[in-house]
Amino acid sequence: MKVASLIDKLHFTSNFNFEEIPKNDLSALRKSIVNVEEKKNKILFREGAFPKGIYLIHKGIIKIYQVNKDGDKQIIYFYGPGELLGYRHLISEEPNPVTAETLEDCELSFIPKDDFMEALNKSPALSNLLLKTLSHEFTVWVNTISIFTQQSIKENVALALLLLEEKYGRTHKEDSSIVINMPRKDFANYVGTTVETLVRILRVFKDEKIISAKGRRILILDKKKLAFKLGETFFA
Amino acid sequence: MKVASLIDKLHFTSNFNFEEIPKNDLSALRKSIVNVEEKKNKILFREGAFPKGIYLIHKGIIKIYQVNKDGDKQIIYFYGPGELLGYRHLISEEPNPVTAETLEDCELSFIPKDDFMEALNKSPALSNLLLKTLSHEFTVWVNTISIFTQQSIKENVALALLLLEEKYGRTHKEDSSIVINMPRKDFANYVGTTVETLVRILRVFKDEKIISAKGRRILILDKKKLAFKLGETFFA
DNA sequence: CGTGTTGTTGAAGACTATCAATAGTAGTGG
DNA sequence: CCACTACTATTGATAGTCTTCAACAACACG
Repeated sequence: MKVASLIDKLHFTSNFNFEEIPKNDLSALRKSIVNVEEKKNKILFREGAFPKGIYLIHKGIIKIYQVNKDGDKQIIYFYGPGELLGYRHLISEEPNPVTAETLEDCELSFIPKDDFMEALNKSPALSNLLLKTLSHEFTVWVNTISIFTQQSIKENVALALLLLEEKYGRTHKEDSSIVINMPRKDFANYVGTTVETLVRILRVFKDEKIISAKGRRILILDKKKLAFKLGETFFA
Repeated sequence: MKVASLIDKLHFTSNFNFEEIPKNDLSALRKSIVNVEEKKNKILFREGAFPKGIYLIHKGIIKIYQVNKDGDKQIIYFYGPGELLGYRHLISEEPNPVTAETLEDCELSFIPKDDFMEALNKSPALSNLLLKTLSHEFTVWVNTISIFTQQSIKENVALALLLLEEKYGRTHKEDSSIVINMPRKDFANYVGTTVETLVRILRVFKDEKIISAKGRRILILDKKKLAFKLGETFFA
């Protein structure tokens, strides 16, 4: 399997396309859309609260996490530009199972709950599109768990670097060199390890000239070598 | 958190209710339903194939897994009575990301793809119900991952025992004592460890009179003690 | 009743977490 | 813009957990 298709298996985005929806169905929605800018480290919604609407991300990265009994965060997913956030729990009428927080300054569109639900009820096309999207996202999740639980932490770090590079690439198109910029702790939580172990693995990658890092910023120098860390069978 | 509500957070079932659907919408479906009995270790569908229909489970346990590069199985989920299987990939028009195989003799209902999709297109109520169900299942998944990745393997084994007891309890209602009956390898794959490590942990539980085991069969003797293994904070 | 498969146990070693100390960074206010 | 300071990243040493390899015991099935 090629790395590109592996990464594709682990991204939500690829399936959502508003253009499949009749324009009439969308016209009401368009009126309700509010454009929002949010600063870094802003919490959009909290675990346990009922959702107030959905977000479409134009720019920036948002982390989704749960807090466990020890107060540690378990980061579930990073959302990037083009991704739709928060519609699931709105539909299932359950409280949010996660907290959403910006990792950097973001540009978003917000659609209030009632407007969205009304559009959903009126539009079978929208309903079907969401069904498809949701089903696809589910598959993505199954793949993610399956892969991350079977690999060693070193492999998980390599995979996470590749995934994040792709995501940051979409946010910072202007930069010639894509830089992953997040606290080590968030990164460690995401791959399911401690900060120290993560740092040691990054140290190895640095020594092998695969990445360079200054402070929290990580630059990928050799994507090919990194992909090799995932095991040769990915290149059949 | 109580253990019962923890288990509830990790089960798909609780949300699906055909009675929300108008009878007219269902009448066509009813005609298409085929009752099926399947023997132990029968593969219902394979990873990579396109789905042919959906299954509703009446009796028995079905395991869902992916096979990795080394040929090992990663078990994703166990389906039990009352659960609906295979509708996601049918909707998303993607090949199955997993293989489904019976763990014991099963009684199932099968609905062919075309009949189901037709009913879905004609019935906004069915579409909405599936949306809700899917959203709920997604939440279940997020919880599952979050919990299993944060805990030690010993805690995961304890949690898996509780989950499986509940699931086997629904299949074998006639038995006064619920017995979990599956290969050690499947159990180990499910909690993400090796057979040997699993056996050692079970050994400890046996010595503590929490479970008894003969061959592959595991009987839970002291659910309360087992729940304590999950950490005291679950009993606030 | 035999035989291949599955479950169990032991010992060694690899990997990861934890604790503690230091170096470096990013955000703050002047 | 600079200096200060709290926070974050890094490294080392150590302890604990989990995996691997190997051998044996128990079971299930024909």
